[in-house]
Amino acid sequence: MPEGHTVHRLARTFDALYSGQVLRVSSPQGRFADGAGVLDGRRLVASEAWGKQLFLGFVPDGAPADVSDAQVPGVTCGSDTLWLRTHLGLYGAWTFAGAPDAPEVAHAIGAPRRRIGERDLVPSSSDVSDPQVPRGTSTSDTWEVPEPRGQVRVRLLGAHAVADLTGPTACEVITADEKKAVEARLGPDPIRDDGDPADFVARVGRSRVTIGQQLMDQAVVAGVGNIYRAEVLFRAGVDPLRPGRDVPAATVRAIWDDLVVLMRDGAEHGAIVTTRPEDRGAGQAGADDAGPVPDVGRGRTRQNTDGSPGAVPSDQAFYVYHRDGLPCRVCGTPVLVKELAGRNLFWCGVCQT
DNA sequence: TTGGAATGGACAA
DNA sequence: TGTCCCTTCCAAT
Repeated sequence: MPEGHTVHRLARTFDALYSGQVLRVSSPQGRFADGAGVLDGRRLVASEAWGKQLFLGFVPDGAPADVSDAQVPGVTCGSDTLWLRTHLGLYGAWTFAGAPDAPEVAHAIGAPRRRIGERDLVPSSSDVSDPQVPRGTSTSDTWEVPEPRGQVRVRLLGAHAVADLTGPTACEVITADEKKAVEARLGPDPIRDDGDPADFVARVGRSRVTIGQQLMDQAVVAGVGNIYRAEVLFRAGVDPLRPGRDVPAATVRAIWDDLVVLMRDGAEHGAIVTTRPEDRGAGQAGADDAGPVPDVGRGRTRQNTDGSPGAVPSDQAFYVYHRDGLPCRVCGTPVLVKELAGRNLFWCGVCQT
């Protein structure tokens, strides 16, 4: 998936697209027909991420849309607030399309696959700045809403945009209390302002489970996935197989601080980049002797980038993730890979001790 | 046409 | 620990 930075980006996208609007909610695929029926015609008043969980808050149309209260984390919304909780899992993705006047947003956010519908953001009229359509007045009557493509579990249709969810691991309507219960099971989120490093440090320090596994445990820290796990441990110089309790607290705290920087940057730019400029491209350790970097046939990692010029190429974005067999960017030794708890773990046996 | 892979996680034993 | 689920894309048949 889509690690936590992606979900925060989604929350911002939904806020920009739909906040305060009454939405049409449907389930083209049919598997979420009941939930869609419950939410259809309600007003979106909150869009919040915690780790990899996305929560969209809906109130009945006509109820006071107390957006400010609803968006404060931890504040209990009115009893008539219902939340759409979604989790993308390994394959899930949101795909967006919008009217010419829609706020500029991402096209598709989610699983590492081709961005279906990317071009759909361009209005079918191909006239982006049609002066006949005053900004802010467009409705679904004035633009062409694309047909759902693939197995669309839920579709959210607003005044000037549509969002389709495919392949989620979770998609359900819950109450405010149930939302709290979900959040209670999650560890602190480095992207959230309320993320508490002390929780993370304490939890890691009292377990002999390896630090590599603990970083993937959403109850220890929310939002970290396989890429951030591998990369942050490399940057800290910590062996993923070390028991958490054997990693000095100061080092664990430094890992948290690094996650805050890396993940917030990821949420901002839509791509995970962990390499420092001096460690990218030619001139890195091992490059001279190794000649051209061998193509091992992997690493086709795609990111949900914002496509901005000057973006770091995906093959230079990581130190160790999906780089097994390639020379470490710092010391030149081949990067290692091993399956740990069902997931591939990548690390440098020399730089990480 | 098939099957492996992908940045996850819930659940049972 | 193993099994299953969610869906799509692309390399290999």
